Amino acid sequence: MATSKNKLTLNVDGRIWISTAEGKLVGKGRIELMEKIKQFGSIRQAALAMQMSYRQAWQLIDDMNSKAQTPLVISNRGGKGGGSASVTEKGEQLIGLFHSFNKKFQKLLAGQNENFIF
Amino acid sequence: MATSKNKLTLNVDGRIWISTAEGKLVGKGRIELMEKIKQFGSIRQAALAMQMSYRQAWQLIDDMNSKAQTPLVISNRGGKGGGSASVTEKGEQLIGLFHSFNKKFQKLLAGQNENFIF
DNA sequence: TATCGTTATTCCTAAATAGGTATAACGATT
DNA sequence: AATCGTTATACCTATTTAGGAATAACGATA
Repeated sequence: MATSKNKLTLNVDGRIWISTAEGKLVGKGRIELMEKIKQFGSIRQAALAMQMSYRQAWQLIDDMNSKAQTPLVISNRGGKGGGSASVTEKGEQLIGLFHSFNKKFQKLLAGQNENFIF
Repeated sequence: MATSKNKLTLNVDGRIWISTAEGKLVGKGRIELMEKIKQFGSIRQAALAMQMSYRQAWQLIDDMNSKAQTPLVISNRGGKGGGSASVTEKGEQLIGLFHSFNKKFQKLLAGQNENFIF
């Protein structure tokens, strides 16, 4: 067992995100938001499911869409159901890329924490 | 060459840190601060070198020392030079661990960005 | 044309954060 | 005992951030 005599247990943690030249494009939270939008077809319902205000969700999407050259989430207002939102093909690609990267990252973290002696 | 037609260049970025049960113990900034303290033997000079206020440097150190069970940085006031500070053996160990982890992490990031298609 | 639930946007306030300034405490050195 | 540069700490303010509330715009449907 790789523990030391010390009672203090430490562990390595971290975050990854995908950036454009203008800064952060998507991280864990925005990816989850896009997935909820895909699930519910609604920004409001997605926000609700994440215990996030519609306002914040909208701002995140607006920021993402303005940084990416192609919209990642598109939305319509009015009509059946009052409106709707969906994730574009580019958005889906980003989600996939993020998960791919994150999977490797989480594996690295897990490996580090197994051998953590302090 | 692994670029797409899209003009938008993305890249994966991230951060790692070491935590206790009480939260973040050290990240890139605090590690650098400890290294400067080791270099100068002074909190004030270390802060100055990082363009950080003494106040903030002191708070970071205080937080670190209170979360770790063993002090990572020790300091004395008065005496020759007005006072001094130094990094403890535990502090040195943490610096080493962080760099070891970070090295692998940076390698992972670099590898991801090489193959980044979007 | 009235209704409905959602998108889109503005405004305002409260809370959290950052950071400057000031000052006391300290002990070796002179 | 006076000096010195640093550590330690308190206080106060400005800036940033978070988030609620309110409201207009919208278009399919009835």
